[in-house]
Amino acid sequence: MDMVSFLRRAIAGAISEKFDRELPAEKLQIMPTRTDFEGDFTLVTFPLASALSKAPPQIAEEIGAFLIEKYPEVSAFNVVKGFLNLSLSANFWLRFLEEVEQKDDWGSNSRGEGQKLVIEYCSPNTNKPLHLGHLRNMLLGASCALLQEELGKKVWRVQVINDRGIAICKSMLAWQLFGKGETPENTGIKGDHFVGKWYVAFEKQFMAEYEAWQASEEARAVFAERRKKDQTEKDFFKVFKNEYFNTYSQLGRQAREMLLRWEQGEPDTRALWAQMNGWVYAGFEETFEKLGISFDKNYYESDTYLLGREMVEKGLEKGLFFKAEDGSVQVDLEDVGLGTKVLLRGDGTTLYITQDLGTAHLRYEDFAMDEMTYVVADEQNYHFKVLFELLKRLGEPYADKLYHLSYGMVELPEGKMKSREGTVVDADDLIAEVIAEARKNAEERGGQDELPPEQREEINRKVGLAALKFYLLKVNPAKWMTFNPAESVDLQGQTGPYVQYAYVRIRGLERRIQKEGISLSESVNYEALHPSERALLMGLHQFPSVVEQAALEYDPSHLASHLYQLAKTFNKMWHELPIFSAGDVVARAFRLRLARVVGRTLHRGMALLGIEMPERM
RNA sequence: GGUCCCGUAGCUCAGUGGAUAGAGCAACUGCCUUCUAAGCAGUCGGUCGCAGGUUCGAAUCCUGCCGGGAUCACCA
Repeated sequence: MDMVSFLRRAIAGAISEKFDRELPAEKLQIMPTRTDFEGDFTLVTFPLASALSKAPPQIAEEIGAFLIEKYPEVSAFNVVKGFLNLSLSANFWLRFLEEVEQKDDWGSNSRGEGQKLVIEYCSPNTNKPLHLGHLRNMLLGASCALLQEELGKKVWRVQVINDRGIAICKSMLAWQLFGKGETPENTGIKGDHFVGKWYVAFEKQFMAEYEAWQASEEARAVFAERRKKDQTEKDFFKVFKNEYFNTYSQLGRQAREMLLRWEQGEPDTRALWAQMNGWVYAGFEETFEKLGISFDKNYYESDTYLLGREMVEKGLEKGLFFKAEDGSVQVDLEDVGLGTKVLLRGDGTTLYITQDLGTAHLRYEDFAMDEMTYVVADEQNYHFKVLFELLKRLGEPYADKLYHLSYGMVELPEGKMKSREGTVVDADDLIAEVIAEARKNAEERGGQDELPPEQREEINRKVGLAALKFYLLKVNPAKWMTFNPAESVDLQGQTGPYVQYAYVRIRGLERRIQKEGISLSESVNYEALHPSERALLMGLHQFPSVVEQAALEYDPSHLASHLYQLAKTFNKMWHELPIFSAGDVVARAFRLRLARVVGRTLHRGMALLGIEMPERM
């Protein structure tokens, strides 16, 4: 039962009856009453003033009087300026509670029924381990996927893996040159970290080579000839690095040759590539599992870039694109303000955008989806505008339902993460750290001593991960956020563990209900609704629309705020009112039933954020 | 320079047309012989970047300006 639509109909009826005006019910402005006023819902009557040609307070008075007379569901009203505050009867709320109790899918709806969605999140490179940025990406993607399912959609989770190119060749080369037969197995290093280590080793070796070169005659000559006015030697060589890699560097030459051999399909190179990427995937998989993240299918750039080329060639035949003098294929997007974009190089090789075209089409062949969402950082906004425009022009069937969930970067209190300065926060380290913090806290608090160690560790895992996930999800995705390590492991205040704690209290009540065999049927006539009970019912009532809003806006932060709010309201009631020890059996039964539904809602809501709930903590 | 995003308490963030702008953290003060104190209650803290405009009503919408960022590669 939706209280708001009930009130809309009732108020539209009142207006028709008392003012002889027909106003569409959905146009009425109804909102939850501010907590510092008496009432459950508020009608704003200012917008009605001109249509009804009366002063707002008077309109409010008349509607209020009408409602209270005609509807037993409305128990009281008061008017403050043009605001009509309405209280609903305890009986009405009780019926609402019963309804929620009977629905085990409270919060879901069916407005997306029949729709098929592919959602891409987490697009790692294979030369580096996952970091904090990937965490925000994955958690957002995973939560949004669940929220879309809550709308009744069929959802497939996919990722795209950038598994080829010069970067992975650097790791391969460094391992070949200096690896001395080391493997993840014989060193005990996690696969993705292992490969990342060789990438770093390459960069280090390359920098050493570069610095040595800078002292050479050749370098001096280049500097003398190419320096800009007033440019110091240091500045010059900083900018010159890429060119050095491509023209003078020994290591650079070897890496490029390796890339060439890869493209030609040379068996040894391909085997080495497959082996190193295999190590990386095993490492990634471990991290995904720790986070409770999974994918229905992985797409590899190495599989899709050729299909992308075919699509561009087809577009060229159809006259959508044009061939430039140098043989490259380009597209003119000036008319939509996106400039001119190169789609294939003169030598026929593909670009970033080309492979994304292929990947998109391949997904359609796999799933025949009618929508696709990409969860990718906001530095790629332009890329996705171009991609979506191209898919539209190519006539892809899902092209009018493409969405880029563009999320902001995660920064540290000291500023941006920089791999060169070693300030990148590693995903695995962070996960371990939050769990360790939860463990430390649990030990300080005591109270877990009677539990077996594995159970304790399971709780600490859930609490630690809840802290991390909630911390990253409570912020609006569009915003750049500051990641404060100390705050992220915090277990108090506006955090995941706070919500878990409210839930754990409720589970404690539940265990007592079972143990003592309490009957909860006495509450059918509970009349004396306490304000904090009312507030909890309000929170429950809003839950489905919050879930819907979070899903439609691709913004789990709405849900996170609401769950925090609900837990807070419960904790307040916990302190204000005796629940189990309530003297009155009717009150006790009612509060227990209410608590039970709140617990279920917290559990379900946190699950939509990808957060697990412990039974005790 | 073009395009887009951001600017709310010391810090991290909610609030995007409705009432006196809210939380958490930090600082300070109370509350555990009673259902888990990872909790509750309270104090302190604001020219919602600035200036105009629209509106019965603006942190929220519009215009201009200021400050910060992203992007505008035949890199990914």
